[in-house]
Amino acid sequence: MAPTAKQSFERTRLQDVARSAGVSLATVDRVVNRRSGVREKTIRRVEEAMDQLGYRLDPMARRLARNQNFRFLFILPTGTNSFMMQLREQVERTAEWATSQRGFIDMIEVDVFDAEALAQTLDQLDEAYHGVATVALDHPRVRVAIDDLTQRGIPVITLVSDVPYSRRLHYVGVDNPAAGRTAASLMGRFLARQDGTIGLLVGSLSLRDHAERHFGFNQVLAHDYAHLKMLPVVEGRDDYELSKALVTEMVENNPDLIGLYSAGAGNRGIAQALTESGKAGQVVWIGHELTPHTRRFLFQGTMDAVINQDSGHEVRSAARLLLAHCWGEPVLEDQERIRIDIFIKDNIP
Amino acid sequence: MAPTAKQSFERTRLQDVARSAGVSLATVDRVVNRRSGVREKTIRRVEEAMDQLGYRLDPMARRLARNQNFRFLFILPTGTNSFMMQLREQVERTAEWATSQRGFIDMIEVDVFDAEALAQTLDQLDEAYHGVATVALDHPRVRVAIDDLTQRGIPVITLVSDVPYSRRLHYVGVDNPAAGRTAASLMGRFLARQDGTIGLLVGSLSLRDHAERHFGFNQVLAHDYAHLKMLPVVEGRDDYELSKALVTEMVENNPDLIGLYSAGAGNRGIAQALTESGKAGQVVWIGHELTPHTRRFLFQGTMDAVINQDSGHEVRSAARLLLAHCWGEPVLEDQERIRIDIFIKDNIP
DNA sequence: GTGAAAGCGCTAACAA
DNA sequence: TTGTTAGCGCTTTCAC
Repeated sequence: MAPTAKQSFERTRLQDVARSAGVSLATVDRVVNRRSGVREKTIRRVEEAMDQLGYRLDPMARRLARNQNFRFLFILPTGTNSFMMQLREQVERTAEWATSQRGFIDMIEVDVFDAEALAQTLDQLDEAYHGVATVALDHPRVRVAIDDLTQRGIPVITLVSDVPYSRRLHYVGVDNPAAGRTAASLMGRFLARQDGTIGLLVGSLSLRDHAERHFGFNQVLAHDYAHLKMLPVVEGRDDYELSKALVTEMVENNPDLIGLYSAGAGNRGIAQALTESGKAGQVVWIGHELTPHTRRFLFQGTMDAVINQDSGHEVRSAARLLLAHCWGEPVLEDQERIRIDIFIKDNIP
Repeated sequence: MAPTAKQSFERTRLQDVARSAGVSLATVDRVVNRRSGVREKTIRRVEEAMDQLGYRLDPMARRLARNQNFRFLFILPTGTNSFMMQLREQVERTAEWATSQRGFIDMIEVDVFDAEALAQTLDQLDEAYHGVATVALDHPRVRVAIDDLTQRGIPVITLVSDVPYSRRLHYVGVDNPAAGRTAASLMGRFLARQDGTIGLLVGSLSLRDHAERHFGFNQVLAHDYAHLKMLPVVEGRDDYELSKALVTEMVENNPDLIGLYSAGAGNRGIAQALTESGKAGQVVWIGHELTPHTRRFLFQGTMDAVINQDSGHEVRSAARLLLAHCWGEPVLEDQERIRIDIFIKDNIP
C-alpha cells in the first residue's frame, strides 16, 4: 500500500540542487533568497534544477542558521475587566511558547481611553523591538504613530480593536459590525412574537469596536425587527458600578423592557441590576466575551447568549503573524481568521 | 523602558550548562534526554546548573540534529458529501505544511459504514507509518484494531467521530451530545410561543456522532420544550436523494411541522424538499456543518442555524498532535480543543 | 561513565 | 560573479 520509509523520505536539500545545477551552495542560497549578485543565466539554471528536484527550503534549518532573535511588545489596556485580564494571561502563556520560536514578548499596559498616552508609547518605542501588537484606539494621533512605526520598519498589529486606514500589518480581531448584527438577530429570534423595548449599553461610543457593534445591532434590529422599540444607547464605561446603576434605572423607567444588549464590559454589574430588580431570566440579555462571569450567567439563565472572540486564539495569532513576518515565512491565512463565536448554555467550552 | 537587544537575548545553550557543570556536552545531553549511563551525582550537578541558568532546550536545533522524518496516514470516508470533501481538502493543505515540519501525510478513503474494511486497513497498516488519524466507526472490531496499533507503538487519533474506550492517543472533534443539545436549545428558542411538531433526520443511528447528537437533541427538547411534539427519527444515510424523499414525506404527513433538525449530511436534499413543498423559511431548520450549500441556505433564510465543527482546525490539530507526539514535544491543550460553532446568517466567516 | 568530533540543512562572512 | 568555510544548538557515534 505504501512505499517504505527510505524511499519517500528523501527531501532534496540545497546541496542536491547545487550539485544538479553545477554551482556552489552559496549560489543556490543566493537564488533561493533572491539576493543580488548572480548572473541571469545562472539563476535560471538553478531555478530549473530547483523545480525539477522539487526543492523546498527547510524552515527549521534556516532559522537555526540565521541565528536571530526577535523582541515584540504587546500593549494592552489597563483595567480589571475580565476579558482584558484573560488577554493578559494569554500573552503570558504565548510568551512562553514564543521563546521556543526565538521570539521574546514583553507586555505593558496603557489607558485605552487616552489616545495621547498610547501614541506616546508607540512613538517612544525602544528600538530593540521588532514588532508591536496593540489593543488600539482609533484616533488620528494613534494612526499617525502606527504609520510612523511601520515606516521605520517596525510592523504593528492591531489586536481586538482596529485602526482602519492605518498602515498596520494586520488586524487580529473580529468583524465588530457583524458581531453586533449577530447579537441583534439572536435577540430578534429569541423574542419572536413579543412586543416591547430593547435596551442598549456600550462601554463608550468612542471605542471603535463598541461603536461598530452598536451600529450593526441597530441596523438589523431596525430593519428586521422594526416592531421592537429601541431605547437610546447608554455608556457604562466598562465599569461595574456605573453599568449596574444604568441598567437599574433602565429597568425602572421601562416596565416593558424585554431585551438588553451590552456591547461592552461591566457584565457583573448588569447581572446584579437584573437580579435585584427581579428581571433576571425575564429580559433577554445578550452580551460579549466569555469569562468566568458570563459563563455563570449563561448557566444560570440570566444571560441568553454570549458573542465571543477567542482571546487565546487572538494572542497566538498576533504572535504567529509577527514571527512569520520577521522570519519572512508564509502565513496560513485561514488559521488566523478570528471567528465570531456564539455561546449559549449548551456549547460552552 | 526596555533593555537593549544584546542583553536580554542570550539564551543559555547546552554548552553553557556543560561548562557551568564542568562536564561535556554529551553528558548534559544524556541528562536532558533522560538517557542512562550517567552517575546520580553527575545528574544532580547538571540539573542544578540547568535550573540555575534557566536552560530551555531549543526545539529547532533538536529537530534538525535528530534528522528524523515521520509518515502519517489519514483515513477518511469515501463519499461525496460536502463536509467530507472539505475534510479531504484540508488534509491536502495540511500535508503541505506538515512537510516543512518533517511530517509526510498520506490519505486514503474507506467506507465508513463498513467496520470490517476500516479494521482491516488499520490491521494491515504499512509499518512505515508513525501515526494514523482516522474518521472512526465505533465498533468492537475497530476498537480492537486501534488498540493493537497503539500497542505496536503507532499512535491513533480519532477524527470527527470517536471510539471511546479505545486506546487512541486523542480524539479530535466536537462533543456531539452537546452539539445536539445546542441545536435543541436554538430550536426551542427560535420557536418561542409556537406549538407544533419537530422532525428529526440523521444519517444513521449506527454512526456514533449522529446517535449522540440525536441523544442530546432529544434530551433538551423533551426536558425544556416538552410542548413540542417530536416525530420518530428517520435515517437518510447522508444521501441527497433519500433525505429529500424522507423530508418530503415528513412535510406531507405533518401539516403542523414547524421545526426540523438534521444531524447528518444530505442538506441539499432537505433544502429541495422544503422549497418544493413551499415550507422553506416557514419551518425552522437547523443542521450541521458549514459548507458552500448550508452557507447559501443560511443566507436565503431556508436554514436558520448551522452547528459547525471547523474542519481546517480539526485536521491541523490532528497533524500537530501526531507531530508533537513523535517529536516528544508538548502540546498547547487549549489550542487543540474543537469548538461547537454556531453560525447564523450574520456571523458566517 | 564520560568526552571528542562529525554531522543535521542552511546562512553569512570572506576569498577568489 | 561565484565558491569556501565556519558556524547555528543539538544529537549521535565511537573512543577512552
